[in-house]
Amino acid sequence: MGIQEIATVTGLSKATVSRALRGLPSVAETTVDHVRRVADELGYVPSSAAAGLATGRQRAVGVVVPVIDRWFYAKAIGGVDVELRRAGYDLVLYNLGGPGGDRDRAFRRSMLRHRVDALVLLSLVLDETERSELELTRHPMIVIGGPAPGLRNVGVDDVAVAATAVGHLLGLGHRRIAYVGGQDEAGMNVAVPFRRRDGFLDAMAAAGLEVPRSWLADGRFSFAGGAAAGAVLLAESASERPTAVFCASDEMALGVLLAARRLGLRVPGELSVIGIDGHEYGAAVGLTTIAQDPEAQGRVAARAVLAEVDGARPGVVPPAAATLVVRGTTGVPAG
Amino acid sequence: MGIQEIATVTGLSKATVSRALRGLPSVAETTVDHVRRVADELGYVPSSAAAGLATGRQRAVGVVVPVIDRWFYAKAIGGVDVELRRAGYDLVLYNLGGPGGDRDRAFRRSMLRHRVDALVLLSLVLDETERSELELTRHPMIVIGGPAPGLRNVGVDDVAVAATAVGHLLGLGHRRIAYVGGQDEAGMNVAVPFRRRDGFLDAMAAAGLEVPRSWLADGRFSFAGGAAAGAVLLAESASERPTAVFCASDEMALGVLLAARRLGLRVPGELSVIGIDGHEYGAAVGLTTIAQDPEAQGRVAARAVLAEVDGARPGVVPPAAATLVVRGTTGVPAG
DNA sequence: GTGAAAGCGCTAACAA
DNA sequence: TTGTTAGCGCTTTCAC
Repeated sequence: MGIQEIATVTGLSKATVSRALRGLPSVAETTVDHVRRVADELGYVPSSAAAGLATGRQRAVGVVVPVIDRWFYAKAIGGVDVELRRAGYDLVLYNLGGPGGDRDRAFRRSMLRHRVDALVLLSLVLDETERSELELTRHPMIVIGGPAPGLRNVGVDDVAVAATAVGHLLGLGHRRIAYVGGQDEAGMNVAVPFRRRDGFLDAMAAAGLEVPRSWLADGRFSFAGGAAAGAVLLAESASERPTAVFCASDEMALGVLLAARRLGLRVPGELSVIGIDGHEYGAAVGLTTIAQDPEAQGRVAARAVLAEVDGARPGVVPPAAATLVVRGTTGVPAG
Repeated sequence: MGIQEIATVTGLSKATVSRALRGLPSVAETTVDHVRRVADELGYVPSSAAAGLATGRQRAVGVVVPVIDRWFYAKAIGGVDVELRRAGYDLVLYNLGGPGGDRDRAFRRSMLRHRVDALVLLSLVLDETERSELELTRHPMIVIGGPAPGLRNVGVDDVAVAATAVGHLLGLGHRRIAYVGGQDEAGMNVAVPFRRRDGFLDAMAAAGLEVPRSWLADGRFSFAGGAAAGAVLLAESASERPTAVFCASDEMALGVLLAARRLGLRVPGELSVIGIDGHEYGAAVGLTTIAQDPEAQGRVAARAVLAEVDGARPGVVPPAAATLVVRGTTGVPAG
């Protein structure tokens, strides 16, 4: 049940069958029809391995993620997938498995096996060894979310996003603004949290506002972490605590909201909260946020590497969109 | 930069190099060392296509999901991935892309391309055509979550899970219990919601309790859907509304909780809520639930197909664990 | 518009 | 322990 069988049944040569099956020009229409029909009848299933060997193209791209079970990554993978499917490419997933997974082996063993024609890296920072090993394969590469030295990057401008958030809060009259961010031990690009925090600090400084160290809280980029950070941040008396909290992710913002509720704080009366992401849950609870579209970012990244695989020069990728979505959790500070 | 180069450099034959590289026995240790070193120096990268062609084994398994950005699927993929990586297999992801994605093409074009040695299907029901096309490839297959005719299945016993939940509520003294379930249009196995609902109904009937039709609400298996269903369910007066709600997923339970809060209902005083899953968010808000472990299910599924690929007979897979986790959202009904 | 033949990079008998 | 020899199933010149 290879191309050969079809050839013998139709009385054609393997070459012609191959051409017909791939829809190449310069094959008689009748021939194409015939070949297709016979292929169907025989239940022909092409072998990507053979095609890959012959052409050097695997028609597959690798997507490398720190972990999968995170809103951003899952959405981005979905976006990449859409474009790959459209182009007839398969998606092979390389999950680094968080801090626990032994990255090294994953890298060497699989990613370098010529199984894919290109790589999309999600929020990854590679060390020197990893970088050079990957470069070795000469594959087109791009990273989503967070700049990586020497690689093309698609993602929002984190500094600008932070500035937008602060601007919104400032505009409402807030002056006492705290930040919840921190490192995501699950492996998010370390640059992202820093850039958001710096963007926050810069914007505050530009407004002549000082931020006490204790107002730079660590929410570990998770719901539970946000709740914990919020509990600490909001424990003090009304005059001592912030009137607004800017969270570097919606999940943390949701956590802060939970903490506020537990403390009986009215939102947005006594506390305003703004996040980043555009998480579905945020919409449901009315969370104000700077929404980004990881799926779109995934699509853009996929198109970029696909183009490169097809020989295009690695064009410049513009920053991804991020839009302020004002909902119910931000308002004018009380008093 | 293939096996050939290494052969010429070392003065050995391709065969020996191949053996050495794969760590086969009956190769002199010195030879192995030499080959390995030269391979490293040359920056040798094996070609999975060539190996696959020669052996007929791709060292990859496909994972088919309705959508990726769902708690259960993401976790399960992670579990599958762990085992695959351990076995040196790659994971190729087939995302059906929900109701929008054109399933047909996805199926025929990719999954059948001999790119993988086995398939793990997540919560999928296949129609006849799909089934027969897949069978055609003679690949080991298994489905996670929800029974599928003619295929091995790993997952919790949904009927038993529902009975456990109802039992918990009954034990607390509840008699007026509503159910939030419904179809997940994103493509969850249609059987799962039905089995949970039937399990609920059966358990209620066994306790001599009747459930009004309006207390079988549709939460679309999402947070927002749960909130909407909850809003309707809880809108009536205290004597008319249920004292407890059993949700077929934690996400919906979270939504119901939100609805309850918006209506000012005390939990668990005026309303008890129990879910299914063991979602992280549930833990943070203190949601009582029947926890399952999709990652473990993924691991089990992966091991099962891997064993089959290695020639083992398709053994029986026992039902996955599901454990009642009592937290703060369920309690004795007021009054 | 179609065919013949070489070869992609590796593995697997079978010898030696 | 190592080498020789065929392929695996497809694509791709180069002829016809």
